[in-house]
Amino acid sequence: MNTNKRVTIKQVGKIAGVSIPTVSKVVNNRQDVSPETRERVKKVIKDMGYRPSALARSLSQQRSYTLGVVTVGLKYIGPSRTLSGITDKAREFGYALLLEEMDQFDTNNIFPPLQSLLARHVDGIVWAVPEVGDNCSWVDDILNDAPVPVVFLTIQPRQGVSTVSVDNYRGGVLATQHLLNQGRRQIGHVSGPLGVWEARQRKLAWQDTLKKAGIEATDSHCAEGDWSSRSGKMAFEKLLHSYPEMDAVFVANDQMALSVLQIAIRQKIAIPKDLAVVGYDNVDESEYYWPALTTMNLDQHKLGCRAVEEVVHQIETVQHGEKIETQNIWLSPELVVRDSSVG
Amino acid sequence: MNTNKRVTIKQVGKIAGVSIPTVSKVVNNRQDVSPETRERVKKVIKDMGYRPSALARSLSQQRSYTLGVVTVGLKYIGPSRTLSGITDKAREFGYALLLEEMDQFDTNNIFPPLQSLLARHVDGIVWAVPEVGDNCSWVDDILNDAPVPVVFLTIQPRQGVSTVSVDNYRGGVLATQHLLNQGRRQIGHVSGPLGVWEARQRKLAWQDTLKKAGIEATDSHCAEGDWSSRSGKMAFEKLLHSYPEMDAVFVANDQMALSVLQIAIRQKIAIPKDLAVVGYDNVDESEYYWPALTTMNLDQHKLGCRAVEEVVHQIETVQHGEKIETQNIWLSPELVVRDSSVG
DNA sequence: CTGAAAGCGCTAACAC
DNA sequence: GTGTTAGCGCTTTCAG
Repeated sequence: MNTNKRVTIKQVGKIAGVSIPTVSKVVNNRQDVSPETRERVKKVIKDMGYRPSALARSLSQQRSYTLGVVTVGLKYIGPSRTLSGITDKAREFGYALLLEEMDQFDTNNIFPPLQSLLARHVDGIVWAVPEVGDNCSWVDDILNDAPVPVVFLTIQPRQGVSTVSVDNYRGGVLATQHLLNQGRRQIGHVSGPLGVWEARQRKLAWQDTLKKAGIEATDSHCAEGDWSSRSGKMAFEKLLHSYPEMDAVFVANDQMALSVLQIAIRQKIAIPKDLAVVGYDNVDESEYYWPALTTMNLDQHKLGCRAVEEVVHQIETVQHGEKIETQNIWLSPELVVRDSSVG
Repeated sequence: MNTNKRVTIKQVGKIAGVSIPTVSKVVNNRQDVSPETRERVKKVIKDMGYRPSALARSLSQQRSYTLGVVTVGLKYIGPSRTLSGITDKAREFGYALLLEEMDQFDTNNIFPPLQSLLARHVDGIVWAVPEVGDNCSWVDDILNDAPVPVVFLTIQPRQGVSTVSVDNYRGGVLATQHLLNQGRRQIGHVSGPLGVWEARQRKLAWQDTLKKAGIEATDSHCAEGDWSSRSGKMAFEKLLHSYPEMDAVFVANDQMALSVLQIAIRQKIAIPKDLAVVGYDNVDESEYYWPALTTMNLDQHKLGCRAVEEVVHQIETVQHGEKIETQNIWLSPELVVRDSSVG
């Protein structure tokens, strides 16, 4: 491949002795070109190392084959796995990706990334910023007149907006029910930051499931963390005080569950005998914690894939002049049983 | 903000009663516009919700203020942290980011991503694919006539190419020396995949440091993993057999070290008494392993930052018509001492 | 200060 | 089949 200075379609035409549109036809595999001309032009293209300018094409076609992605927290593994799914599917569909990372989770400062993407004529946007606080309050207002399709990841479903989310409530039910099934009755909870919708869903599921089983889930049975191992440590220590009779704990993510395991070893709390533990997320390492952690597996990669599928579908729909129908897509988490909760 | 259909500069000019270039001048804060005209145009711009097309501007200016990023393995935390640094710095410099993820580490299939980026007129490229096998054999050939500056992350330094890497050799020395300082003499090593340059550097440092201390480092004192906890488990079990007198082990990353800790608990090997353990990478969780893991801290975020700084600097240099000077930048890892190696 | 004209690299519509 | 013309939205001379 010639990676050198840009060769233009004009230059190719000149050398090949044809007009610009003819070169364009060859490049785009149109049929209305004679075989001889086609071959001649192809040869010149190759010899000169001509690479079509996607930029010029985008401008002229009013279509860029580029998707915008707005994400946040790439230093955490969850968002990265989702992004990985997005890149995979985008590549499969032949779309390029413009990436914008927000500098914090809980912000309504959406204009800079949005402007940047729209200015570059993205055909659609995947908004992969989880709902935290009121950082989605703008969604309804703006969406009505967004110039391109937008699909939201991990936000509370809304009318008239397409979303893709993991069913955290269901995951919370499965986790809590699993502990009940093990004969546990004093089930505590270390929650994620309750400003986060996903964290609230997990906690709510824990409460509801216990209630349904005739067990009370009071505030003293729950402590709030911020997803980090550090916060998990503090939250669990607090919980040990406020709920000493606890015989099981549902921890809202694996990082925090890791701290629970560490404290348990240190304080000679036998797991799972004295305390059964269930985490959430199934990070790669959780199988190698001690003891191996029971957890909820989420397919975050797939989350990204589905979002791209959905937004590309909407783009196609609009291209065909049809009206897009929004939908709320749910992915189901599944329980992975390991040593920390059974036996 | 009006996110609705695109308003063009032409329409703005018409409504404001001025020509297109005048609007352009206002948008770009040029001085040669009368205050009255400026205000009038500004008002129209605001009222109509005009957003300049970065695409058209890129075409016309032959400059896109967009950087290309080629990455791989986003589902792992390392590459994601680096990407996070890249997005941070790019935002700071006002560059957008086109993201391409390779589908595997060890491949020379560089054309698709490269073509895609160049077709979209990126001003520069950050190549964040670590050197594995001969996946960089093309570097010298292509770089000579690359149309835009390219900076490579985590590859073996080369003449005439700009690189930014962590000094893994130095990290390996620090880790091994630390174990020697603890009075250990039988120091084993669980390496990363030896096709990977970084893994080789860490292993080489271990060998050299032991040799310098008058200690032999034979093949039976080392086992190879692939970075995953799973592989770490197998490698360490093998090592326990081939090197039973081992009293310390330097593990090439934290994920694999986690497995070592798990096996140790299971087999009642006291850490650090019977076996001192040092990991590498300082993932967020390693502080909460049991026991807390001594490890090498790398600033992967900074790695990304430095790469963007470098490529932007090169872009500016070229803009000014000057010749770019390549350089090889090294970041130093640092030892983080925790319970797994002392006491 | 302002606007006419040319150009960035390409595609689309339509004569020939 | 092929080339001419117009246009995508903007910037950049440069004359007035």
